[in-house]
Amino acid sequence: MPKRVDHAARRTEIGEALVRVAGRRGLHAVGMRDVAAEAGVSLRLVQYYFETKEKLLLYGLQQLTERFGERVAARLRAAGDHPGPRAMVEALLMAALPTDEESRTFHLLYTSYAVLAVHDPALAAQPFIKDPDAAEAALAGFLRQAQEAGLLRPGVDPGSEAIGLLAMSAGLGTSILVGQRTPDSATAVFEYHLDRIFRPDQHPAPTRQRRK
Amino acid sequence: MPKRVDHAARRTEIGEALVRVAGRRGLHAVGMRDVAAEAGVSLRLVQYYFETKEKLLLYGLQQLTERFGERVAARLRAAGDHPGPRAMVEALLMAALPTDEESRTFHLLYTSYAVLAVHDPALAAQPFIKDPDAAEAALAGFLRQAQEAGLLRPGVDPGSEAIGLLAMSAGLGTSILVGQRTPDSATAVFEYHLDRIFRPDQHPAPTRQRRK
DNA sequence: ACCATCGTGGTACGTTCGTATCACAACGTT
DNA sequence: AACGTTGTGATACGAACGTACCACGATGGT
Repeated sequence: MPKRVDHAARRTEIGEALVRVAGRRGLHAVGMRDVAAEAGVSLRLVQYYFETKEKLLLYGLQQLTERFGERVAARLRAAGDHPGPRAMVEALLMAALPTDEESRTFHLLYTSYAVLAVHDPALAAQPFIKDPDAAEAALAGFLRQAQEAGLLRPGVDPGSEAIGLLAMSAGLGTSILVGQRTPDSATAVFEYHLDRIFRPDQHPAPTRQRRK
Repeated sequence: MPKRVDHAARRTEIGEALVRVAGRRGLHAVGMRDVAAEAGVSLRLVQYYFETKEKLLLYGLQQLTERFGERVAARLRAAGDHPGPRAMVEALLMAALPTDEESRTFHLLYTSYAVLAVHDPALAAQPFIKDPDAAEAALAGFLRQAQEAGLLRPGVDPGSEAIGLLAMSAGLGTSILVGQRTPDSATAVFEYHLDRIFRPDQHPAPTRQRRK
C-alpha cells in the first residue's frame, strides 16, 4: 500500500498550528479553517489527518502537555548542576509561571481546556489532569529530600507544601496571564514563601557554590 | 412616556438566566436563544434588553461578581462573631472555594471570563480584575491586624501571605472544579498553611471573646 | 504496465449563531 | 379619543462553522 507522507509528522505540524493560532486568538475563536491556514494546508487536509474537530483538540491538548513536560524536565536538568533541592523546587515552580510566550500560551490553553473539560466528558477523560499530580509528586519528593538533609525549618510537611505551592503557582500564573500581576512580583512571592520553608543559610560556606 | 415594565428587574432576570445556563453547560456553549429559553422569554426580548451578546456577557459578569461579593461579605459578617482574625481569614479563603453549586458556578464562569479577557479588550477593561485586589487588601488587613495582636509567628509578612493564600485559593479552586481534588483536602491544606502562619494557641482559653 | 489506494483540492450542504426586520398589542399622554 | 411610544412576537437574513462529497494526480505493489 502506497504511503508517501509521514502521517505523524503532519499531525504534529497541524497540532502545532492549532496551538499557535489558539494562543494568538484564544481557543474559543479557533476553527478548522484557521488551523488549516496557520499550517499552510487546505481545510481538507486537516479533515484528512484529524477526522473531526474534537480529535484535533484532543491531539492539541496532548501535544501541548507533552511539550510543556519536556520544557519543565529540561529546566530541571539545567538546575541539576546547582547544589541542593531548593534550586530544583525553584526551577519547577518558575517553569510553570507564564513568563515568556511559550509558557503564556501553555497556561492560557491549559486553562481553556480545563474549563471545557468541566462539561466535556471526552476532555475530562483525558489524562491531562494527571500532569499536576506528577508535578506534585516530584515537588514533594524534592521537599522530602531537603527535609532529610535537614534543610527545612521544623514543622514543615512536604506533602502539604507541595500541594500549596503548586496551587499557588497556578493561581499566580493566572494573575500574570490577565495582567493583574507581573512575573517579577510572583517570583518575589515565591522567594518569600520558600524562605519560610527552607532553613536560612547559616554560613556562606566556602565548600560549595550556592548560587551562581 | 409610557413605561410599564421594570427594565432593571428584567435585565437582572435575564442575567441570572445567563449565569444559570452558563454554569450548567459552560459559557462557551451558551447562546442568546439558550438564555431566552432559560429565562422563559422570547429571543427578541433578550435582544431588546441587551442589544448585543457582548453587552449581555458584560452584564452577566458584573452581576456574577456582585453576587459573589455579597456572598463573601455575608460569610465574613457571619464569622464576625468568632474571636480573632483567623476566623476571618478562614472565612474569606473558604468562601472562594467551589464547595457548593453557587461557588462552583462562580469559579467556573469567572475563569471562563478571565480566559476570554486575555484576548478581548472589552472584557479586560471590565473592573472584574479589581475584585481580587480588594480581597487581597482585606486579607492582608486581617493578617496585619493579627500580627499587631501578636497572633502570628515571627517573620510572617502579611502582604506576601495574602497574595500567596489568595493565589493558592484560586489554584485549589480550579483543582476542585476539574475533580482533581476534593473540597475537604483543600480545606486541610489551608488549615496546615494557616497553622504555619498563626502562632499556636498556648492556652485553650475560657469563653472570653477578645474582639467583636 | 496497470490499478487500487493514498493524498489532496475544491466545493457544497445543513446547522447554528447573532442580528435585523416587520408587525402589532398595550398603555400613558395630550 | 387619538396618537405615539414601548414592549413583545415571529421570522428572516447573512455569515461562519463542522462535516460530507466528488474528483483527480501520484505512487507503489504485482
